Amino acid sequence: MSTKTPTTGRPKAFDEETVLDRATEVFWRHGYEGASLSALTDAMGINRPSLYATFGNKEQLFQRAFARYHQTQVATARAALQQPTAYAAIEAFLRSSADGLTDAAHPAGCLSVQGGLACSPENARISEILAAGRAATESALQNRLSRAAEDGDLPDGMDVRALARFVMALSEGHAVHAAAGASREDLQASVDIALRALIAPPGR
Amino acid sequence: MSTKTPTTGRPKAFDEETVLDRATEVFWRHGYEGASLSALTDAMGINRPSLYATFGNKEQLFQRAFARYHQTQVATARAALQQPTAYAAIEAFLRSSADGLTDAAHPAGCLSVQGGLACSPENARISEILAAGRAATESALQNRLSRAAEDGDLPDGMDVRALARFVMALSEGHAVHAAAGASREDLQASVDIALRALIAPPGR
DNA sequence: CACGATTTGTACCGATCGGTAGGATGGTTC
DNA sequence: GAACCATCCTACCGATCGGTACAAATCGTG
Repeated sequence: MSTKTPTTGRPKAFDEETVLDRATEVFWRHGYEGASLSALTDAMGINRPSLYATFGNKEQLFQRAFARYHQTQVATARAALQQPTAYAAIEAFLRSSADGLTDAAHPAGCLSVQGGLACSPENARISEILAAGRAATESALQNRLSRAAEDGDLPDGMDVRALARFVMALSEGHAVHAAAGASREDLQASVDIALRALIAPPGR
Repeated sequence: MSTKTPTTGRPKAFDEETVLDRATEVFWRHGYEGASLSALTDAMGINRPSLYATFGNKEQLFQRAFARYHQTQVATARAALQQPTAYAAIEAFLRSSADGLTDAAHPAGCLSVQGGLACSPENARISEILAAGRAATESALQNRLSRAAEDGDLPDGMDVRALARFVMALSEGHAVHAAAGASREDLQASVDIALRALIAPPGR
């Protein structure tokens, strides 16, 4: 991590965040283990020693990429939670997720899911990092819903923990579908179905 | 693929399906690329040339493993579609999925998802094979729901294609959660929420 | 028992993996 | 311009990847 820019010496020939975005795309498309250092350096436009001097190693590069992914992609979905009602928050969360998962400006799907759900034993930390990121989003969602429950903004007896998990699971399932080529309209139609769960009468 | 057992020569010292199940577990736990041949042969209890003589190569071994996974695991979820009503079919599908995803007899999660959502370019076929398997399940689900729609067994105006995608997406999202350690009860509580979508009145 | 057929184990193949040493390069400062 | 210094690039490291050659071992059959 280069925290301070030196005043002397040869300056870097690349912008750190630019090449980090390129690396993020490679991880996003091919997963952690599927992204070889050669593929990474090719996409980033820098050579191997520059990568190591700037980012440390492959795992640290991935952590930087994942952090940036959170700041840019996941943050927009989380911003949806600021909607005034629980219904609007969930709808905005799911709809902006579906949009992001199928945005042509990025690879399809979600780095948090396809980055490395399953890894070789020596890369088990990658799966944990991704799972922690997803758990953080689910936690934010659950907090928002708890507040809604206190305000009487949810159907009576609704289990907010289960609801948060349901919304996250659906969003992650949509990521799986998006990675396989599902269209934005397909995902939004699935969201339409999910939202029915919020206005159903309780009980069977 | 050894289609016929030879009448002469040294007999195999292992049962083909037994070692295939062991291989399936390794793929299931670590994904296609995360499962090294050494890890596979260790778990299978056979050595490398035996693996190649019996299964061809790593990709063909995976295809066999995935086919067997479908026959055993996915088939039980698909059997749920035989329930008499659409509601019962969906509930049984989601509940048996949730049970299977958290069955302690197997690795947590779903081979169709963690086998290789994202791969290196030379293994892109693996992702396609997995996606095709998931699509086949979704197609079966959609067929069942179309039949239900004709029978008036679904809320009026329900989009069966979207509903099938919704159910599949939720199930795959549950697979992501299960892989990260979610409990069976957590997944079933999420199913409870999802089922509300089937009894909600139409419109907003 | 000897033969042919098949599987087994060891030991190896080239290619690629993530990671690095060390000299050439280009910029800043005095 | 000269000293300094961080970055860039080529070329390489040991380890592991998926895959295989070859010979010893083990069976059914004559």
